[in-house]
Amino acid sequence: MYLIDDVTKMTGLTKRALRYYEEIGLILPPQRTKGNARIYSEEEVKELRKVAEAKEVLGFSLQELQQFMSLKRMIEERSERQGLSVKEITQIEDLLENQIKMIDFKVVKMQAFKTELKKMRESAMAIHEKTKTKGEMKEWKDSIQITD
Amino acid sequence: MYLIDDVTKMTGLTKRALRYYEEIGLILPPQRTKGNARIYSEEEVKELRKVAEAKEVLGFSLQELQQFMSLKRMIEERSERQGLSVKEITQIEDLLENQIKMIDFKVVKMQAFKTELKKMRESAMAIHEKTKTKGEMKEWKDSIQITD
DNA sequence: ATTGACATTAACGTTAACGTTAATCTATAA
DNA sequence: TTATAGATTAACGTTAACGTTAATGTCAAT
Repeated sequence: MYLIDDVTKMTGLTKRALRYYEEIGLILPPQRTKGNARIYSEEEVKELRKVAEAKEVLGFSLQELQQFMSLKRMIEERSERQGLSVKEITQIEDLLENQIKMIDFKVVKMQAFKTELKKMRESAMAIHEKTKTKGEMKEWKDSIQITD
Repeated sequence: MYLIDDVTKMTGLTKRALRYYEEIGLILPPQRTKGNARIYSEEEVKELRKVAEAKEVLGFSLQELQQFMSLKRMIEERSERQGLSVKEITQIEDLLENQIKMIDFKVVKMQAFKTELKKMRESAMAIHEKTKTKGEMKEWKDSIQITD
């Protein structure tokens, strides 16, 4: 069990962000101490780490993540309650299917972008080569310290 | 040569966005007609498409993209002007190297996320199977139309 | 010469995702 | 018990990336 300050260190999220995520319903309200302080479980910290990663790395908005979370909870809370209709489950499957394809698409685009970057690097290296012989004077000038 | 309305259709960006990108220096100001209307070249449209893609798909901020663009222009405007020092070129190479690694990192994270999604889909499908036999009544109820 | 369909700039408005500050409460160590 | 170091809520502030509106200009066709 962790207090909010521990969780900031474990997730990289700020206190404000943690409270905000709770406020908008992205995460479920955690337990409280006698003195009304939030205590997060290991589970909740794990979930928060995933949320943070999906936001930073995958560039998902909190709205998009909310959809995933509620969807995840729907699946988790099933079993006993059996509160899901066939129609709902089919919708869930479709949504997941689409998201998986979107990720594949993004990955392809990323690879393309990487190729672009590599090309730019080649260009830069080519200039580097040309400058190495031709520009020794410049290289020398670069090494001078000028104190303003 | 295209007018701004054409470019919106070709890039998916709005007119406001195009003017905004110009305003903040993300793209170079295009030519104008006699009547002061912007005219974009094929080249500029291509660049804008890449910008739009990098933003949407890779989730780059306009600030980050500005760095790339100025960097790209530095490399492009080289050749004759030779205005780059060895130190600058080395910096460029390092920056590109880092960005390439960052993309690799993101791709790995995306694959992991995809795996998560697949697991969720499996869970959903499992429920689907169980419900198919058990929940015919529910399936039937789902198909009823209730007009409020 | 006027209409309509395009364009322009300038400026205020909006939304998301927090940051920051203020006022207050609580637990514990001295 | 008083101080210190944590927590809390409430509310206003901020930044990015545009949206929206208003006032105006231009050109081609009627």
